[in-house]
Amino acid sequence: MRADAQANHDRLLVVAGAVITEQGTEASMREIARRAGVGLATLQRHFPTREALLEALLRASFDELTERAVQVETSNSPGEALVLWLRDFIAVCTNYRGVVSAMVQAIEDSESPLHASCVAMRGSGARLLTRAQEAGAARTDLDGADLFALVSSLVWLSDHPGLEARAERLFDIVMSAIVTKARPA
Amino acid sequence: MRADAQANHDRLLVVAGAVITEQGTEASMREIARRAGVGLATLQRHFPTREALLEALLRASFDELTERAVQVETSNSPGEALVLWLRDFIAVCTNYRGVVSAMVQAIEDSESPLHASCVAMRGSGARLLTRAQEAGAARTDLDGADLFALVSSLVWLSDHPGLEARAERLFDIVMSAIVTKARPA
DNA sequence: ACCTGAACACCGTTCAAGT
DNA sequence: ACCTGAACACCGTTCAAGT
Repeated sequence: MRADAQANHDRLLVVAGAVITEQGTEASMREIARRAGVGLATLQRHFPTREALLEALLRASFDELTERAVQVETSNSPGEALVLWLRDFIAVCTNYRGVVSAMVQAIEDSESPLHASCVAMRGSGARLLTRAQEAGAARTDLDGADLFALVSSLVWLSDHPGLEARAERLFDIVMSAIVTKARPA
Repeated sequence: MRADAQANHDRLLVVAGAVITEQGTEASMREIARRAGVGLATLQRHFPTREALLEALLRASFDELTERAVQVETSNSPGEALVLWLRDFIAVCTNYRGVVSAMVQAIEDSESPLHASCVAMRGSGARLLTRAQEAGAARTDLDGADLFALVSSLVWLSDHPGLEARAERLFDIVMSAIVTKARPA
């Protein structure tokens, strides 16, 4: 990549992160380009769709979550590991408002740039759930896709101003119904 | 109201119901006006905002739900009544895709034309929940607003193509964790 | 009274023309 | 190679002008 193109790429990512932090994932692409001091068409060649831009913004966090799943699996009880990892997943998804809506859309659309990351997240959660179920630490009448959907729906709740605290408590309630022996002392 | 205005009003409601059934609550207002054969400005004087239009479309259903809450309370056990009514609430909300997003927004905005209806729905659910809790048929670590949020989040899930069936199963799982002695024989 | 069409300020997409 | 600005087809809002 040419040096000026690389500089544009980097600046666009920084600016996009700031704008999407303020306005959520439905922020205006024009606004992002404007604040980065480039034409809208330049933004769209670097990131052809909104989802491609989101994927670039979230890739590092998703990679960390994948590593984190291995960590908690090796150093925590099955029930604890599942809950700890889900909290980290939620923390990433609540970083930008609207992320989880994009993810739920993307997981059904194999052409989406976010698709692979979403499938990976669902997979990490499913692995931890299965481990907990095999240890008798989680109820067995739901699978990884169910859990991903359920937790995503609670993140959607917390995207609404004034509902963050309620969403957190509901997560605790739901987890207490799904996972047993999950709380560290 | 003048006769031609009344005719426009009625036709707009019928057309809006059809378009929103097809495209969800974010359907284009222009499209609704176009299909009704009136100017966009005419639609917007009859229904100044999207939420005002939604409120008109949903009012009858909400009124029925309010009556229904009384019915189930008088003729069912506390646990059964709560689950039955929630199923009816979900049925209304899944009639048009996007309704529950509008409702969750509206419940925080006392200026919204949908606000009163949303508060009423939350109130009906809360009353049935309290009754079940007092009968020992529901867990007591959540309140009516929690339940409204939780059920709304599951309806949001079912708004996504391919997740309806999963959302229904998750409702059963969540209800089994919250309500005891709820299932009719 | 009620309705209409046009003007306005936005949006994302596309593409010919520049450097 | 890369970028730009303009054109395009949308959106909801507003309002002067018609019937």
